[in-house]
Formats: sequence, structure tokens, C-alpha cells
Amino acid sequence: MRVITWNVNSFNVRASQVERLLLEKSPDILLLQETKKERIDPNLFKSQGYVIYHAGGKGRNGVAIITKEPLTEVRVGFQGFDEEDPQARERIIGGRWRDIFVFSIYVPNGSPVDSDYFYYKIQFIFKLREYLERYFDPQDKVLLGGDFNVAPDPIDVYAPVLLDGQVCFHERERKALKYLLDWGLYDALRVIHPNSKGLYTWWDYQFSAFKRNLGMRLDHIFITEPLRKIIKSVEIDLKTRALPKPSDHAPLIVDFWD
DNA sequence: ATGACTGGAGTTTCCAGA
Repeated sequence: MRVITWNVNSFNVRASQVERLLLEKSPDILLLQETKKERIDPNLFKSQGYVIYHAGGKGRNGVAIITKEPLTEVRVGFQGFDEEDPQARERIIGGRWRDIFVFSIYVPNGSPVDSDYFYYKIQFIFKLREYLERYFDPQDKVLLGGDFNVAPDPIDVYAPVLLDGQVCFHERERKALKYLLDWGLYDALRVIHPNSKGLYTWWDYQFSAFKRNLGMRLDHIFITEPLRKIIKSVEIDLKTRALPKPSDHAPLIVDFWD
């Protein structure tokens, strides 16, 4: 089984790159973030053998799950848990794929540090844990993929001293993310590459950041123990980030033994 | 030189992204 997560930074602009990814990598599940669309035709990639589940809004946010096999129990936002959250319906979509519950998640950016929006980001991550606590057990097969907008550790950013305290690498964000993982989640990339440096999924469009590998690891696939045991390989798809008109994020690919 | 990039909304400039 192959799962890919990718922040596309506009589905409209990246639609042909999404199609290319489906054809070249043939994922069973593709999780997208920042579609920046209100609606996507569920059958857009029908001829490639895929169906699209999407939850979005006008111009911002937007998450999707693209699968070969249909999902059941599709959930949008903090359904049944916090219906009031103003943005969650554009930031979380989940559903059951075989015996695995998969989510595509776009955590708020939270800039600037210490703003109301920063605390909304921290709260959003806390709420994710409470949501998992309510509906799942760490022994269930659960996969959370997406743009979490937090680099977990110093080896996940190009300049840990310079970036310390800045958005996406602030101590409070990292503690919140750790609290989420402490429920019973493993960071798929670190299961396979526990100490590798320079592995990033986001690079600024400016400063020739990609060419110089000045990046951060903000996109993650988090899994529970039963899935950790069957991880086969993890790869960051730099080739897609190097295409003309790229997203500022690269796809993260995780393969599991069948 | 304190800049630099991209996308969307909806106007010709602003906001958000990270």
C-alpha cells in the first residue's frame, strides 16, 4: 500500500502535476492540502481510476483524499466533536479505507507568533488529540497525513538557532505536536530515517531556497503502532518540487508492506 | 539596496502563506 501527502498550494494551478503524480507513483491514497477551491469534481480523475473526496472553501485552505477504492464513513472537520470551529471544515477530511482510518489535515499556519491566530493553531493541534482520544484507540489502524506546519526537531530545519521561536519552529508549537504524537502516533519518516539531516518538505519560493536546500520538514505522515510495524519505505519526492511552476511543498511518499 | 516568490480575490493592490 502506498500513501502520499502533498500540499499543492492551489489545485487549479497544480492539477496537471496531481495527475502526473497519480500516473507515475500510483498511490492507493493521495492526501492533498491547500486546494484553495470550494468544489472539485469527484470524478475528475475517473479515467485514471481515482475518486476525489474534497472539503474546501473559497480561495483558501481545502483538503482532499484521492483514492482508487472508495472510502466509507467520510468525516469533515471535527465532526460530532466541535462543529463550531470556523475553519476545521476546510482543514480536516477523513474516511475509512479498508481497515485503516485516514485523514488529510491542514494545520493553520499561525503567523505571526503570539497572535490570536497563533493560539488558534496550538488549540487546533490540541483538539486533534482530543478528537483521536474520543473516536479511536492507539491500537486501531489510524493514519494522519498532511501539512502540520510544525517542524518537530532541530534536525528538521535548515537553521535551528536562527529559526528558534519563529512560526513553524516555536517551542510551543513543537510541544503541542509532541502532545499529539504522545497519544500513540509515530512519525513515519523518522521510523525509517531516525537521524538523517537535510530532509525537508517545504522550501520558500524566495532566495533560491530549494536549490540551496534551505527548507523545513512541515509535512508528515503519522501512524499508530499497527501501521508502524508494516512500514516499508519513506521518500520525499524532490522531482515534483523541481518541476516548473511547483508548489512550495514536496510530496511525502510512504510505502507499507501489504 | 533590508529587496527577493506565489496564488486568490477582485480590482490595478492587498492579504496570506511559512
